[in-house]
Amino acid sequence: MTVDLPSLDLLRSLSDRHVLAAVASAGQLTRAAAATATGLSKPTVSQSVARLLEAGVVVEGERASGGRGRAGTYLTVNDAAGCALAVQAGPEGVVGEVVALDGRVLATHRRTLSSPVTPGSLGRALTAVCRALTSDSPGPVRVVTVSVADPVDRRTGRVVELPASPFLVGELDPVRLLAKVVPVPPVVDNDVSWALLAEHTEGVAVGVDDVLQLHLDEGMGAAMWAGGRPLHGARGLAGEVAYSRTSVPTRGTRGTRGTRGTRGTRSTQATSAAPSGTLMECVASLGYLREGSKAIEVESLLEDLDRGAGQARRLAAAVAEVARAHAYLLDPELVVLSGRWGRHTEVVEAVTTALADAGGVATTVERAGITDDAPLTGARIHALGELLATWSAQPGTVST
Amino acid sequence: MTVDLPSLDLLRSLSDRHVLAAVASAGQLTRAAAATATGLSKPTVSQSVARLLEAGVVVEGERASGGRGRAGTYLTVNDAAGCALAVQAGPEGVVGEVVALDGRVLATHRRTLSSPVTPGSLGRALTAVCRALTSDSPGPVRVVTVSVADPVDRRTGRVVELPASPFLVGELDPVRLLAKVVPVPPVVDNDVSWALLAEHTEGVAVGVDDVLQLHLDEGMGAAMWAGGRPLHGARGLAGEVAYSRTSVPTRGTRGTRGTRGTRGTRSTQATSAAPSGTLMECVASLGYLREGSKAIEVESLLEDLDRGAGQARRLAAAVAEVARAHAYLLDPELVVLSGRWGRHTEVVEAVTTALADAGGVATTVERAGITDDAPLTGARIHALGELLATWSAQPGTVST
DNA sequence: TGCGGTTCGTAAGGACTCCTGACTGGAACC
DNA sequence: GGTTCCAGTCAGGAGTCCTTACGAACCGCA
Repeated sequence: MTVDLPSLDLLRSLSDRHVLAAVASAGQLTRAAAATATGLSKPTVSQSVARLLEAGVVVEGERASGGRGRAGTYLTVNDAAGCALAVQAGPEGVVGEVVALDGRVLATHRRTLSSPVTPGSLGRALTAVCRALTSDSPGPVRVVTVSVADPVDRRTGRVVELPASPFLVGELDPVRLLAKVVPVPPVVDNDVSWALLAEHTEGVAVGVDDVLQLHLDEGMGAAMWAGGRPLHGARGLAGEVAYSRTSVPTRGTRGTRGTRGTRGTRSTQATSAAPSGTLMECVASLGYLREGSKAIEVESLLEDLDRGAGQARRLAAAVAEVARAHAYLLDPELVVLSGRWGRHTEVVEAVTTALADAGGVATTVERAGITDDAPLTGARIHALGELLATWSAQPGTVST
Repeated sequence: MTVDLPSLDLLRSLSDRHVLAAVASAGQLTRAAAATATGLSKPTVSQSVARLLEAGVVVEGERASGGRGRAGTYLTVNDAAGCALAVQAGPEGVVGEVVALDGRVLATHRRTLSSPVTPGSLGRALTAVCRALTSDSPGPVRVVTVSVADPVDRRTGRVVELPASPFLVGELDPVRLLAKVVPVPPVVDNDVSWALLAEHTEGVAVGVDDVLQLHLDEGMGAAMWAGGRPLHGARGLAGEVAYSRTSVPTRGTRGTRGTRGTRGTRSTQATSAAPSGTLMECVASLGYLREGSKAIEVESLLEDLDRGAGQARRLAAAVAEVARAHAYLLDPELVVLSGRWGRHTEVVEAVTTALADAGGVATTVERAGITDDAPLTGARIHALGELLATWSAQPGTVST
């Protein structure tokens, strides 16, 4: 474990970081208000502001008005000092934003894609969006975050081809693609990871340190927070739930309609050839996989869920079993369900029921709170944090 | 997220923490050596040492010798300033240690238990050991850590009764039991969690940030590290793997291939009522559960594993499936196998094979490196860290 | 217009910390 | 005995944060 080395630089950078964060989060702030917001004294804040002005990170704006006494001068972040890009790439297209230090979205660009989506077409849309965003940025681009609807190796930023990846048929390498478009290597991650970050920051998971989110849409994925931090895994590939086992019969629907706990007495010889039982195989044998693809037919699944069809209910039960096993493993305080069919009442109820009897340990189940572009929101939040960190260089650390 | 508020107190406490940690980890150290070890200047270290001497945390010892120039005076931690207790409670008995600030074990006490172990007998042994340790401690007891071979709610320190807990039949509440024995509330956690801490500190998982450890003994449990930190879950109950599903047939060996064990018929009605498919039920129906208990018959299982019996191989396959699903979920860099039968070659190979084809993503599988009282070792390590932290009161923090 | 009350921002001084460089004291070596 | 080397301290300098205090600016009201 590494700890900060005590030094005066440490104090100074800590002060600057506090003040900059206060200005950024408030949008505009006077020195006096920054002092009360940070807990530092006014003179200290003034000194810090002088340094930040010198560095060009903040600028003095208009005078405050409306107050009772002397009007202070507002400080705002300087967009020309640097911006961040947040980009979301999915099967429906690419969306991206230019984000200022205080979180304002300065520009948005979008490219829709016609099916079938190929790594080539997606890559072209990605670079086009990033190029457009860069030219719209009022300052240098200092941080780039990219959300991709596939497993991503965070260390390399490359999309990893796993058996159950639904979206991309081939390889996509955003880091290489964007190497000549943006001046910094992008941070690439899975869309569910970003979505959970958004939920944790401004959704249903605010303040909850241990969360499991299940995203059920064309693909199935999960994201986790543990101990107040995102759980990425060694390679950033954490969250694959498609391989989790389920006991719900994957073949043969005879007689087992009873939705209470008595099902499954005849499950042994299901799908004799393949070693059956993973959630992905369950989806496949229930007939919800798109022809010749690894993507789920969401529309017909939603219809069946609405109708209460047996096949759909069985899938919901399978999901609930997986959620239960993972909840036992991870002990989350909250399970968030997202995605078009993950948010369906049938699924939510099945999961809620499955988690209710966990030995007196209460786990809350909620629908995702952010429905519009949650991955983009998460990418923006992360980009903003990184952008702030850009200006406060870490002082030296030593390992103990 | 909270960050330190810049202040001079922060610097001072940081210096003191560094110096104390250097002295503690070296055993004995001169001021000059501490200066080079911490990266601080000699005068700063001298000031810090003066404060630590004043506080009584360290004492001056003998003079150094053998060098060429003037001999420095050794600083050592002061055992009379405070110690920690690390205690391990398991089915075989209770072991505990008095730990000094530098990690020396000053005393050990032990109570063996005769079966059947009841919460009462275990509680009595626990209090007896802690009382003996306290009276042997040269200074006040400032930290107590307890390892229990059952699911533990870290917030309350109470053993939680989950369906698959093998060891204790009733309730055990170490915090309440020890309230009048030791002057601080103990930190209670699962034995597997402590064992993984030990593996991460001085075992096979040193320097590995993302680890999954499966402990397979009389009970089955898991522990995880994610992002360089232990993953406890919201209540500290993370690690329950007994409920994970497996596709290995849990009853009736008809049609399944391979060598047939002698015992497969003993499962009978245990599984017919309950919904089948969890790992625990798999163990039960394969006949490895002790009569009228939730504990696994390790001896006969080990025999069968040695013989390569079909039942035992199936159990190994089931474990491997569970490991595979959880590895997909968590993306660990390393999977550690511990426990008497978890370390068996048959199990290790099954898990290794199951994790080998994970889509080109390599996950290492290793046997646990610490075999002797790994939970006690982990509890000692944690106690030591907490003991060090006792003397460096946190300066104020603010939330951003 | 004049005045008081309020608030902003800065200045001055004090306390404190860390660092560099010089200095003292002691032990071993030639 | 002189030299060499090292541990530890002293003194001065630079820098940070804080408290106290003060001028400047603004509003409301007579």
